[in-house]
Amino acid sequence: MGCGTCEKPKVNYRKGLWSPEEDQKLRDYILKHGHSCWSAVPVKAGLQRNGKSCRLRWINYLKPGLKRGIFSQEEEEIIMNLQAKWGNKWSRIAMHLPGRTDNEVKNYWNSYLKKKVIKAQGSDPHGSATQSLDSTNQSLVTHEKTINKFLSSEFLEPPESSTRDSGPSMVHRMEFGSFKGAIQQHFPKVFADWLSVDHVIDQRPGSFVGASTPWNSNNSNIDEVLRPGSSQVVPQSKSDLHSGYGDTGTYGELQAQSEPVSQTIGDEFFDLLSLGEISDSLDMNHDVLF
DNA sequence: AACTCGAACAACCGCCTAACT
DNA sequence: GAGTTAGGCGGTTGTTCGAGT
Repeated sequence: MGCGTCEKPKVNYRKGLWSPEEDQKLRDYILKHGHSCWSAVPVKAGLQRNGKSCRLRWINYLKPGLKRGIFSQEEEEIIMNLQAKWGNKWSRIAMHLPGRTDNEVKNYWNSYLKKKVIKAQGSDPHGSATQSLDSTNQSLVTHEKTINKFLSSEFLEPPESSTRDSGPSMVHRMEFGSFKGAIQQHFPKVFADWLSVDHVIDQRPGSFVGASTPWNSNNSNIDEVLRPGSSQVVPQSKSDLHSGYGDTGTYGELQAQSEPVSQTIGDEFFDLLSLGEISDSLDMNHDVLF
């Protein structure tokens, strides 16, 4: 795939965690120009990263529409079912989990679901992976703890004088994805460490912000595209948090709506399959975003 | 309080495939 | 057709953090 526009300077590429500045540069560049050639992106965006690294960062963390945080029960079931069916075809599996990336699915499997399945199979040698999907699984307790921790934390009711209290409460301003990301006890480390509260909390009401998608005012173009009359989805209860994202985030419902379902953009929730189609059409128009 | 251990996750690495020269 | 390169995918590693002792 030779790319005529690609330059190949022998640079000492930076490695390791991405800084907010790098994220910003990459995001700004791609939202503005797209990524016709990944190896050219870091050069043109002024980043000392290689193209692969940029691609990964964009796909896994910066791309609009990504869902972060706890996997719902249904998502777990999908992963386990499809893993049993297809093996470790993470990208393929991720296609059936709107807003999830292959990396995220893979990590989730390796750190949690695999053990769960093994454990279930161990206790029931004749049981299949899918039979292990009982709702009374031990490790969900961990997630529940996390949620409880968050629900009792200052996030919900920041002190009046808090510097983060410069607008509506966090809960009401965060979209479900970032909200769930937040309750997962950590903003992704990379942002938890680097972002000030102001980075996390967008000042604009109704903005789609959060640890994983720290939109800022520079993204007004895409923000506008993604959020026409954005309908906010705010978890109303613990069960909302745990079982999905309000009413919109479950595969079963997606299926029920006939697949692949095009999520309304305003809900900040995308079916990757649909995104692919969008992407294709954008590609054809040379307005690559994804 | 200090230490250890395991979980979680971001990111890198290596391989494969497809497109280009 | 062979060589080269970019993109994509899956495996693995490194780092951080919380829980337990």
